[in-house]
Amino acid sequence: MPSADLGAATPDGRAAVTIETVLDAALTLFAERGYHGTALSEIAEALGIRTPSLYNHMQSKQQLLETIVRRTLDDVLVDFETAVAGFDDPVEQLRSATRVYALRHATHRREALVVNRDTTSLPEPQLTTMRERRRDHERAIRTIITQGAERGQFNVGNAGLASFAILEMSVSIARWFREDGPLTAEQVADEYADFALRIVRYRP
Amino acid sequence: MPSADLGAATPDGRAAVTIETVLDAALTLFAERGYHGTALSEIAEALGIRTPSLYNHMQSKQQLLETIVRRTLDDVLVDFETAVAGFDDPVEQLRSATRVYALRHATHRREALVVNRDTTSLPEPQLTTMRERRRDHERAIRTIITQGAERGQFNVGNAGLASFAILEMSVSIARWFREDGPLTAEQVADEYADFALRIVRYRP
DNA sequence: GCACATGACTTATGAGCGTTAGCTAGTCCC
DNA sequence: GGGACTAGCTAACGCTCATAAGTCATGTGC
Repeated sequence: MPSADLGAATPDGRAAVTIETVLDAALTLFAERGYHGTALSEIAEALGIRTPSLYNHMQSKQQLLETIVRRTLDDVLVDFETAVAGFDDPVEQLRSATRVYALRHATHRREALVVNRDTTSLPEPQLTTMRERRRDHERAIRTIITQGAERGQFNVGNAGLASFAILEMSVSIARWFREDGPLTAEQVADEYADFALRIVRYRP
Repeated sequence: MPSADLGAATPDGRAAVTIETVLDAALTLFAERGYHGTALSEIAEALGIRTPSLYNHMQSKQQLLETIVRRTLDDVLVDFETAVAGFDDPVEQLRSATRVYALRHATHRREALVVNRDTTSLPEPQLTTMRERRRDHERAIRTIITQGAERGQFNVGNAGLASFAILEMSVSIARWFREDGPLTAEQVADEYADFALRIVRYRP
């Protein structure tokens, strides 16, 4: 239970409520029922407080969603950049980027589900920002594929199609992965990295 | 605009409202804003009537969602069975099944978005039914892959992982495909069928 | 040991939701 | 031409929502 470790306990023994524990509870419930399907009263109940007390820690329900989405997309981009930074070879870049992306979707399932389902519920200035961030990521993958194709390492008709397929098959790991399943997150990520290289027809 | 062709016009010139036009309007809005994010008043407005008049054609909002999901999943299974029926070879079965599935997600984007996003909003007896229907489909794909592997046509570590990847990358076509884009639905479907065969390491 | 900040509480408000009831004006069939 | 049916309407319901305002106990720093 991650929420138990996020803050100190109050003297009377109850877990301390902070913006982080609120975000964590919201994340769990948004992932389960969706943003519009989750009531603030349910978030409050999960924390053992009344609904209005939530406003001691947050500004609005919408802001919770925005924080969750923004943080997640930021983390994804950082992940991607560090994953790619160490390599010059498009083959290893694509393998590493896919591995890290797949791994993240196995280990951060809640975040992935919320971002994929409820980003469109954000109001308009932010919605465009978030969409651009995702598009940046897609384009970066596409560029790697194009470079690999130019060097003759990959053989792919349409780089955009391949990058979509690679990203989206990884995203959906969050839909079915279970920690107590037969495969570890690392094993799944390694397999998916292989899938990616096969999709772009990498011939060693 | 498909809704224009769904029914006859009334004598006063307005498009006739039927359960089919209601479903069509609901489908569009659910796909756009999600089930919980769509108000009945918005569906009514799209049809040019007041909210309570909807109840002349339907029983409840939830029933609209259930009908949409059930019809879509039924169609997918029929699609799959006819796609596979003509072939004995797992290679051609997987190619045909993926092609049809991908094609459907390019040509029935709204249905795909609603099913993938809002099936979980169904009440419990139906939710399980729908989930089982999806699992049946996944298992059928997995069986094809396993058979191909047994015949030495495919070389895949984990058939389940491959079937998930194939299905989910196809599903997400609904997220980005545009009718007026550079590729036709058929072209995308053919590419994705190739992706599927590469994922399972088919060597002709 | 008092002052203050914190963070819970209760209570309330206004908006919007899905839904029901009851009415009315057309249309179709006999 | 009159009764049944269809499909719209207004009004109002009961509920839940997000949010606001004010109160009160508690723990910490001076």
